[in-house]
Amino acid sequence: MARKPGSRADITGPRLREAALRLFARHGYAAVSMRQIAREVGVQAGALYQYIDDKQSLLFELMRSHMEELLDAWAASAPAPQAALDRLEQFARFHIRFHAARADAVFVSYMELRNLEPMHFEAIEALRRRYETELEAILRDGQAEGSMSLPDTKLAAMALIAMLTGVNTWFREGGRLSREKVEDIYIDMVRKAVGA
Amino acid sequence: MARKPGSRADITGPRLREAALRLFARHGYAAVSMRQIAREVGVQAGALYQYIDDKQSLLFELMRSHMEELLDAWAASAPAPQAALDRLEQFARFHIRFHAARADAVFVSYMELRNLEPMHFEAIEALRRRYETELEAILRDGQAEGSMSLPDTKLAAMALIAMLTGVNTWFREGGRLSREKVEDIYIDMVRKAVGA
DNA sequence: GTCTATACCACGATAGAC
DNA sequence: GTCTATCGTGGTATAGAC
Repeated sequence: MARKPGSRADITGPRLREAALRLFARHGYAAVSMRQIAREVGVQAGALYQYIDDKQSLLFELMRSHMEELLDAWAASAPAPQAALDRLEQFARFHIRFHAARADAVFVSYMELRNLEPMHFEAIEALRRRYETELEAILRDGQAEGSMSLPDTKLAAMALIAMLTGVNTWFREGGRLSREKVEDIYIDMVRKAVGA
Repeated sequence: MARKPGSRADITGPRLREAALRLFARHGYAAVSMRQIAREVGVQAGALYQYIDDKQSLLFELMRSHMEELLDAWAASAPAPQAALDRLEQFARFHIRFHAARADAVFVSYMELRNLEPMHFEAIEALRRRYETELEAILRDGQAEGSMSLPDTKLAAMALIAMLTGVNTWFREGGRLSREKVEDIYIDMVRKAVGA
């Protein structure tokens, strides 16, 4: 198992991103060194700078692509026009499912906000707000339809997202409950919480 | 404004803890250096080691004391035996209030879990579970009384705590809504979510 | 494209003077 | 109790050979 010289740009790039995401999630951005990442990838630290400008840009790119995948995925599963309560259920299922499948990216995108430079922070925040607005629109429609009863749609949107995202702190595939069952339980609480 | 030599053990200790908590919350444990903390306290880095064994113990002590204050404060506001729904409301108000008043400690105690050594991590986790169990007991009683209708009390406890703790990510004293108003809105959603 | 080697700096922690 | 000085380590990032 000697070292492997030569060109492998096509695989080193993705591997760098995967390793960085996993290590950042596990130990935190500030606690992970470029040398550690390089070791996981199987190259020397210096070689990483062929793929990134610096450590900060690496973090930002990981978070930005996560948020954009989230928005794209939600847009792709976009509900046909239908009752707000059905759209709410769709949103909740989508949220739990998408987030459960990317625990590392979710964790990093939430925990490392404070390690972003101001401009990068603003860019990520804008994407996060766009997602929040998607849920808020559903709640506002439900309110208008009369199918929901909410004291404050903005707070409700934040409260529900916090609740749904919380699943990630404890859910593990293969535990006491299947993901579908967890979804069912949360949807029951979500529907009740909005006064359905 | 020259430097101030001499003995000030009584104030340096608390100041160290305050500065560390604020800096850890703002930048993260791994990103904050002992020198930075010392600068805030107004002493040299070496002087800090009169008060702590090492950086890791400092983090652990901050988290441990936060969790114990949380449990003590809840025990002190312990409800007289009463209807589960009233106890739930009391818990929710207590939770929002206590957490809003200590945003830094809450943030650190949640975000820096991964930077604890295994034994320290286990100790903090045990305290966190004790708190969770307090809410779970209320929900179980509500279920038994018939005043609540929950598919899974354990999940419900985690979901509600995630929702309530989420207030901290956006709530700022002096914003659009007073803390009391926020409490009212959340309690409305909490009561509905448990099927009251 | 990746390597080795290294510049340069900051880290946590300690020793010993005051 | 705090200071200055320092040890040993490891950080990010770059230079230049292959």
